[in-house]
Amino acid sequence: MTTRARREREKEKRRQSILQAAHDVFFENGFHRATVDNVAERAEVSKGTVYLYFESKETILAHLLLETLDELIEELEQAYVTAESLPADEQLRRLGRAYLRFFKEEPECFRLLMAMDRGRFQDSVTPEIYQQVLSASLEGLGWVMKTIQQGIDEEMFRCCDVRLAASTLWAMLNGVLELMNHPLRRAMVGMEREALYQTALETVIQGLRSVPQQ
Amino acid sequence: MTTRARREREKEKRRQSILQAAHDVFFENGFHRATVDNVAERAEVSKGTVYLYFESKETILAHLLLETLDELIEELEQAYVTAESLPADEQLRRLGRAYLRFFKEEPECFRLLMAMDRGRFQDSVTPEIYQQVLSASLEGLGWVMKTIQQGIDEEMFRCCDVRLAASTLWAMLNGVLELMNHPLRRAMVGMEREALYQTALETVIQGLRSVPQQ
DNA sequence: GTTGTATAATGACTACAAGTCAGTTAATGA
DNA sequence: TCATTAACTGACTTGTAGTCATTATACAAC
Repeated sequence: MTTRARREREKEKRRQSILQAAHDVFFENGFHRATVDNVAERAEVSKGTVYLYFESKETILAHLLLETLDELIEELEQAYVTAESLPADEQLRRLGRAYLRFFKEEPECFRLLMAMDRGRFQDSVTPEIYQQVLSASLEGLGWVMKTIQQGIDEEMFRCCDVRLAASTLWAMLNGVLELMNHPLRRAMVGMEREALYQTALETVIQGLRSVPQQ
Repeated sequence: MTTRARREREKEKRRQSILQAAHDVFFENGFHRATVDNVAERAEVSKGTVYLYFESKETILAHLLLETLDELIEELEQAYVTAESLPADEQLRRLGRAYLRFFKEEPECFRLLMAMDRGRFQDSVTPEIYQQVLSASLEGLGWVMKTIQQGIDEEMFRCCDVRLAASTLWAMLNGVLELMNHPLRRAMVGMEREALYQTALETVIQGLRSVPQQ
């Protein structure tokens, strides 16, 4: 009986079409301005159907973010693989630039990712999905750790705790991206986006060379 | 006629008592869970009165944040002044630790400050207050710039653009604080708060020593 | 005191959006 | 053709930000 399988497929298709509609609607005017009714209308279903497939507005967003994160991880892997034979500092630059490139194309996505830990998000999403988004983020961190480890082996980097160093780098680049993403704050600081990011990346790389971590 | 003046004072007093009530209510269970009715009840006034003094829930928050930022700036100034005769790297450490100390006492405040640029905040607050909060943030940056400039004069730091370096440091520390503030993310990274921050600070300081900024 | 006026305060009300659920429609298989 | 199940619907409930016509209060003038 193949009916069952076809039904499954159709359900998945509808799910995807709701996700697609949500993507359009959320990213057109921002998540908080979009309503679930908008999403339903765009997907040409009723609101009830949307809630049949997703348990809350925030859950829809979480699934969108998960998909985007998967793409990001692929980009990072790509960057790592193509730079594997280069010295570690150059590898880190490539990874860092890939990270920047990605979020330059999806700035709204970065904002939402950063906002995920706040406010109503934690209340409206099951811990499982929340966890999933986080572990996806950490998969990306894996590539940074690999690179830094390589740098230590090459005796280019002096830090002794790879995970600590990678987390620091990651957190710091996020901080810069956040500043960059924020038009007013950036205007007050008065810096070009690229310059800020470039400096941050270079500073950390230099720092890794010379810090005998505590 | 001194009546006018007394009335002014009484108005200001009420305003302050609403702010105080809002502080308690917002920080007890988080901003988004608190309702304006809660604030009104705590301040022993009606909701209408709250809206007589503040134009939106977000505006109340903005004023609270402004007050907190003033305290932070004072702490930073304090740290700067007491460390003025030390070498620049040690000064930066002091500033960085003061920043950490402050937000360790007011973690919710940091979260809200970071969340300010997002979602409904920008829609619900007049550009003036928004601007005010941002310029307060930048006042703090001033002390970092002073310190870095001193480091350049002492030929300890090699960066050539003070503002760029200070902004980078600031953004990076924010990124780390954000990570630290986020229990799940921190758990996945698996690091102690202090270690992460310490490493970040040290890495950047070392980076400033050796980067001939592009 | 009494009264007129301005200022402050109120809380019932509106608007809006998330989320629910009893009821309808459609597909499938006997 | 009918029974059963699965998919879908949209009117409704709930919760909360923000409004505004009405009421209370303080005070100055007489």
